[in-house]
Amino acid sequence: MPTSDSLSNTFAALADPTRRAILARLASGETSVTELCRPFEMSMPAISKHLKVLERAGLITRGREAQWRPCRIEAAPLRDVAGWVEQYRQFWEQSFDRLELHLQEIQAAGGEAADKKKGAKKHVRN
Amino acid sequence: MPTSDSLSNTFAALADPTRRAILARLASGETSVTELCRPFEMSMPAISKHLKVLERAGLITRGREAQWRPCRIEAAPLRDVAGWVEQYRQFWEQSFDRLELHLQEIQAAGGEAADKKKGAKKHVRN
DNA sequence: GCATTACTTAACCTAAAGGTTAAGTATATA
DNA sequence: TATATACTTAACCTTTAGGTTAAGTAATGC
Repeated sequence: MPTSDSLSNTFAALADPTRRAILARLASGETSVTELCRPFEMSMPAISKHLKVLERAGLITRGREAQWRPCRIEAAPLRDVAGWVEQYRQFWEQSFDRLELHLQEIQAAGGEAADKKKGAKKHVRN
Repeated sequence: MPTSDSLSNTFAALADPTRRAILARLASGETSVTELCRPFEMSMPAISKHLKVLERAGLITRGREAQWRPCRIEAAPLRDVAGWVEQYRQFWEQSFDRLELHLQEIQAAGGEAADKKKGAKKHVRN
């Protein structure tokens, strides 16, 4: 199944370093396709495909100005990524003990989460 | 070229909704592969492959306890994603005019003191 | 009208992603 | 030792990703 949910599309679009470089370039301003091609050893059709992927993910929009097709970054999907990853912030900001405490609090709050692990805390991180 | 940079690996791993669901499950605590399989209509080998992708991206680690292979979330790559996306925060938090000003400041900063705002706004967003 | 510039689309190729079933491996237990 | 449980690996299949070259389209300018 292609799973066309937008977060998957966004992550897939961001998984290519060429496309991230294009976004970085667009962060400093709208520009043409030919200009976007310049840094890469890649044919223009290849870049055109990358742009189509970025566009489908909503990460850029394309206009028309004479024979140029100026590309502009669109940040909404990036905001969604930031929102998604934010829910994991605790995992890299808190110490392990704080984290484990937090998880215990969550599970306690849940009432009776399926705690099928018998030995409880065998795997202590060094 | 496979481009094995870690950010690309991380984004690619996160581009699949099954894998994001697995991470979400692991956020509430370490668990077994069989347990991770339960919510999905998918064979265990398929889940096993997903876990391998997550492991290669550094998003999980796997232990051994008797015949179980407990999986644990690892947040470092998520922190990297948060760091990467952070550089685009301005694009969704500021108004267009504020943004354009900011970009002009950046470009001016390459040389001397920030000073004026040029006209140059042909592409005004609706 | 015709050439030039700036693209996009089509056709093709190879490799990788994501699923399957079947077979293999590690550990616990009767 | 044999059997069950919990996986992983192998072999295979189909679809998609990412690149190529060649041809098509849109606007400008002589």
